[in-house]
Amino acid sequence: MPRARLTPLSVTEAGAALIDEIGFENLSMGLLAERLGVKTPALYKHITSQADLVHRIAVRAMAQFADAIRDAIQGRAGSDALAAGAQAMRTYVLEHPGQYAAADAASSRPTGPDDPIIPAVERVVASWAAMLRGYHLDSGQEIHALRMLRSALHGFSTQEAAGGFQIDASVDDSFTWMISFLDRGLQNITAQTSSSSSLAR
Amino acid sequence: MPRARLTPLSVTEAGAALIDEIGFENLSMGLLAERLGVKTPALYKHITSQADLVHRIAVRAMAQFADAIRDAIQGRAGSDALAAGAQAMRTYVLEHPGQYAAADAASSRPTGPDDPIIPAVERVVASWAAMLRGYHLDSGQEIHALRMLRSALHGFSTQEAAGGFQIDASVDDSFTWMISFLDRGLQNITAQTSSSSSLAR
DNA sequence: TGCTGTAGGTTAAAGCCGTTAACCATGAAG
DNA sequence: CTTCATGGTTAACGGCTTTAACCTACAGCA
Repeated sequence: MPRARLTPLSVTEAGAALIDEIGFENLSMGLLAERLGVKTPALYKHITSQADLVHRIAVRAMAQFADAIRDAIQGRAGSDALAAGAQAMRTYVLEHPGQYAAADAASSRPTGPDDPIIPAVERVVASWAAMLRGYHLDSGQEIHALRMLRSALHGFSTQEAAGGFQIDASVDDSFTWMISFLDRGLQNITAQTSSSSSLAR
Repeated sequence: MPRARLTPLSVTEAGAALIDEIGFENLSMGLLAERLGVKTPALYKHITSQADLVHRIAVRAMAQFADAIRDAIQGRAGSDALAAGAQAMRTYVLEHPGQYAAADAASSRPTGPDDPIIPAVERVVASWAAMLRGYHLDSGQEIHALRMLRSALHGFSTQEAAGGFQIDASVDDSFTWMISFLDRGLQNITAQTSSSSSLAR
């Protein structure tokens, strides 16, 4: 009987593919084992537990998510960077709902100070921060704008992925409308601040 | 041995309290039974399954959530209504994270066309729509604004409840900043539309 | 080439779920 | 006082994660 030649990585990758297909909460060791042509206990030669598996999926997902956003923002600035980054996030969540759910859950409860998800999350935040720098907000408002952006994009993407937008109006239109709304607002902050500071001189 | 005098309602209420304490995904029949001073199978005399229990919790939660938002918006208009409604939502999610998660999950997948969660969701949407009417958006933009609002508030509240805002900047400040950002943006849309329409005359 | 040790599979089994069946006690109605 | 349905109980089943015990493929070395 030939061997399956599994590795921690191949198990994680298969798990990632599976979790997107069947949903975060439906992932089971039995299904994954079956998918890999192996009996359930074989998985424990490569991962220590289901929690470990989900965490590995989450770390890998957050890293790829960070890459996607960095790549989208790369070479763009201002409104273009916002639109591209936002669209990249939305696309990632829609294409990888299970992985995103895993990454999201893991990111708020790291396993420790050396959890590899932490640098991955920081890369995401750094990309958003770099994008926001194009709007020249003053330092006190940066954090607020960042949190608003994450909230709006996370909220929109997850609700869309969950089928939460049921009225028959184009979800694409709503998304681009939201992005341009946020863009206009961010530009106005800049305008107000710079005009009021020039008045103060 | 005296009886526990359970009812579907009392079981649902105890489940609602428990789900907020231990989290949506950690709810178990055994824990709930223990909390009620009863053996697990006794619960099945009042509810048909765990899925049924969660659904009852979700329906009740969505109804209370709808009440909270209606009451907050009641008697206010424009920016005041937005701020009050948004704060009511945030408070509800923070105080009832498990119930909100249940309600959110159930709302996107109703059990059928007569699922009682549907009117409850509609009441929430109606409240937001009534609030937005104060900004006099034209009908095409209403849906987009509504979706944006739900996204931003849902995203912010759930991330805060999950402990997702870890940088030490006041989350309260970020929330009020976001609300006033949204308020300003909504007012500007009105201003632009009415000025351009008056120009068109 | 043949031997051997270990990595990577297997089967068996324990423990915790949700759920159902069979049974029994409470306490309200006649 | 008797009855009997309601609302509890214990027992048991199947599915899940996980561990233990076992076995076999196959890489490295004589």
